[in-house]
Amino acid sequence: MPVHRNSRPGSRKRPPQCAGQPAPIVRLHLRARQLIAIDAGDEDTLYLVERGCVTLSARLPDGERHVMLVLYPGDMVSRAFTPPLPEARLGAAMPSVLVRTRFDDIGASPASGAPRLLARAALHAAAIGRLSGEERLATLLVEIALHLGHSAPGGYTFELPLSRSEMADYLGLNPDTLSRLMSRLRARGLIAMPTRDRVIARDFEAFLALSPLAVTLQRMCSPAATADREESVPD
Amino acid sequence: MPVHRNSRPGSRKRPPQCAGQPAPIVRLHLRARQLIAIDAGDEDTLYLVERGCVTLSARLPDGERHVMLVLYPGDMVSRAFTPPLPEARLGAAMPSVLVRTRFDDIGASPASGAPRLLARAALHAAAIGRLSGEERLATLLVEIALHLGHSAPGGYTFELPLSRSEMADYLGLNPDTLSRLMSRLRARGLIAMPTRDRVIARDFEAFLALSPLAVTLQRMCSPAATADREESVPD
DNA sequence: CGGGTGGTTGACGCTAGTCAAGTAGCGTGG
DNA sequence: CCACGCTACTTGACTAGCGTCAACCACCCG
Repeated sequence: MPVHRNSRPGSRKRPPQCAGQPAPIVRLHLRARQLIAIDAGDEDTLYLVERGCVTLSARLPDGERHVMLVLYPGDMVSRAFTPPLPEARLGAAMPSVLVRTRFDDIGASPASGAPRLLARAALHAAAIGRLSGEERLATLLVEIALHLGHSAPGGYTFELPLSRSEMADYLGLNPDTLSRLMSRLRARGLIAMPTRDRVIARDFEAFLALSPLAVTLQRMCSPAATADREESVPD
Repeated sequence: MPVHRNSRPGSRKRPPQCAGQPAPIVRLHLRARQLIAIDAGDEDTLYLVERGCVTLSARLPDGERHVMLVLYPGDMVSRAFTPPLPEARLGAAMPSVLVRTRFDDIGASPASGAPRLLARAALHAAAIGRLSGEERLATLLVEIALHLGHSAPGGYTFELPLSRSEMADYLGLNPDTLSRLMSRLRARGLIAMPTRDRVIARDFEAFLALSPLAVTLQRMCSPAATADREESVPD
């Protein structure tokens, strides 16, 4: 099943591309938790994250669903990037905007964007394999903070786009352990959580210091290269 | 980086382009354990594995070296594929032949080959995050067997190109644990090891059954035969 | 206001990490 | 050829961290 329900008809802008023709470029407005299957032999289709946050997951042979990558604005992904596991799909972690297109139509190589994701996946594998649970969690939080956070009066603030289970799953922990780890960070005063899915890091430096990979993540996030594909759609 | 030409000059496929000029295409013959640094901002240089087995590793902030990928013939890699970690390098796990070139010179996109490695890295992350130590080890052994092994009188046979530490490192285990796990497989009769770096799987089916990802690995190795045969996905 | 889902927390067991001692394989030099 | 010593590997005893199970809580939706 492609898309459950597309965006509310009257909501934000409808770009002209998808107005008149059966255009190869379609802009998808996803609500939180909405899913897109990318299962089939659809190797040519490319999804570009324009806004929001999207997970790429698949089912493992043990029946569990595994979150392979977390995608942020500027990332692009295709089925060819994922292992041949069943039920590969994109899931909007928060309200997101995707652009679906084909390689030919944007004059891009089928592999565009893959090196960046490969570097991220390799670093993620290193995190899972080499860091303690707490460090892994910190690494994910830092990654989310760098991509989606902003400075605010109380401290550096960001939303958690993933549920506890998804985070656990992405980090190779189980949800119980993950919950305990978050509680511990809270108890130590390193983060505050006004609601379950909002995090405030009062002391951002101390927060960054929790993850051995924070510096590396900063280098991966900041380069100007990040911005060049972003056709930021102002609201 | 010095190159030791220890292979016969008339190596089959190609005329010796690397003979006279400072050509953009250079064929590197590596002895086991030989290293190539790919540290610098050498984003344009591409390495293609022609024969053998090569690891891609980097140093983590904790000072440890981490094996991010194991590369087999047909894989290509560039510095742009790796996270910005220090001391990134290729290491020949066994006598290997690499082709070093630049993207322009082969008319390839800078990203060629990245999707394949991304799929492998994502699967590897899943293995590290979700499987038990024994299953992780089995997954690596299966991967090596599929890439480098062959049927022989005593059973399916392959060399271990990686040292115990490298294997442990790649799998997110420590060398002691890894050694114990290998001993256990040996004790159960699932593998035999005439020498330390040679493995024989008498019953290849039983051997494959050790890894929950064996089916997926088989599909990734033999792209032609992928089809969409959904193999047993136990629930 | 009640049921359901997702999150939190405690008690306990098991897997894998740590430390340390011992062994096998291999290159070097006599 | 053997003796030597180095390194990689193996194995045991102990520990710590994470997983499992279960009870409980908080929020959401009707």
